[in-house]
Amino acid sequence: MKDLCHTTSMKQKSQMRSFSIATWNINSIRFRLPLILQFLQIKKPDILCLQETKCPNAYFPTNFLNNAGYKYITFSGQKSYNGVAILGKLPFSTISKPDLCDKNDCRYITVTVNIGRKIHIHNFYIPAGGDEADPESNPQFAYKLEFLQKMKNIFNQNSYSSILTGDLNIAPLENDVWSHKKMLKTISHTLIETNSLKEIQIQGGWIDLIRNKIPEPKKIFTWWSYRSKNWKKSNRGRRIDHIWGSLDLVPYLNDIEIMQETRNWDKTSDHVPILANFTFT
DNA sequence: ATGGTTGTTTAACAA
Repeated sequence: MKDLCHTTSMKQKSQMRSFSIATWNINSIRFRLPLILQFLQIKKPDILCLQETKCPNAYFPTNFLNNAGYKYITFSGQKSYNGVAILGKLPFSTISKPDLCDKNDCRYITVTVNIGRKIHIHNFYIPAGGDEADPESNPQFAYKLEFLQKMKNIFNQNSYSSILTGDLNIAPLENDVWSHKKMLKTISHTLIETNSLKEIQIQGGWIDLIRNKIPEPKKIFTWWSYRSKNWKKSNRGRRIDHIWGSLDLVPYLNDIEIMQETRNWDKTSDHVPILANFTFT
């Protein structure tokens, strides 16, 4: 009897598969390489999606990251600006680097991983959009809206498990910003942006995994400006980094971590890492 | 109050 129980328990355990994915706008992968290595050592995610690598492909620090246990790496980088990358402990069966608006800026990269089920992962760095929330006078904002428009056309189907993550540069809900009323005219929280993002989410069948675990009215922030003297005291943050998943993934989501303590690290990013931890049975 | 800080690159830009 005891043996049988033991066998059953082992069998159940062997059928369980944990999977974790993290996202972090790192604001220069070369400048902050030690912080990335520290983060990987602490949290050991299976996949890390990075944004704002600010690194041409020829200079990407592949060897350091390989040595940290991330043998599978794909990146799309350019000089000075933008840049996205995906690091994996497990191999990618597909890789793509679509150029949504034909501008040759590196803001979107996808991979597929197979962990018994196939998961297609989209890593985005949506344009920030500049300062003035008027597409007529501000071409950066017009570009942001165009980028969002393109995202609507792509993700209206779900034939396999999918994750959409990254720095989306939009805080969609009232409790994703420190003051909803004061932020309504500030880029990242204007109605045209938040409505666009919600449309992309609904049309694509995406579930906001962070809010699935930590619903409103709890305030959640993933970014605090460098310009604040005391980011923690003033706490004027925004939730602009996201992890979305297809509906079939929701039952397997264990927890979400917002790794806020990294905001206090020396020479840190203005964004903090977010993790989603799954157990598949 | 239209400030404030940061990284890339080395003056100006994007965030």
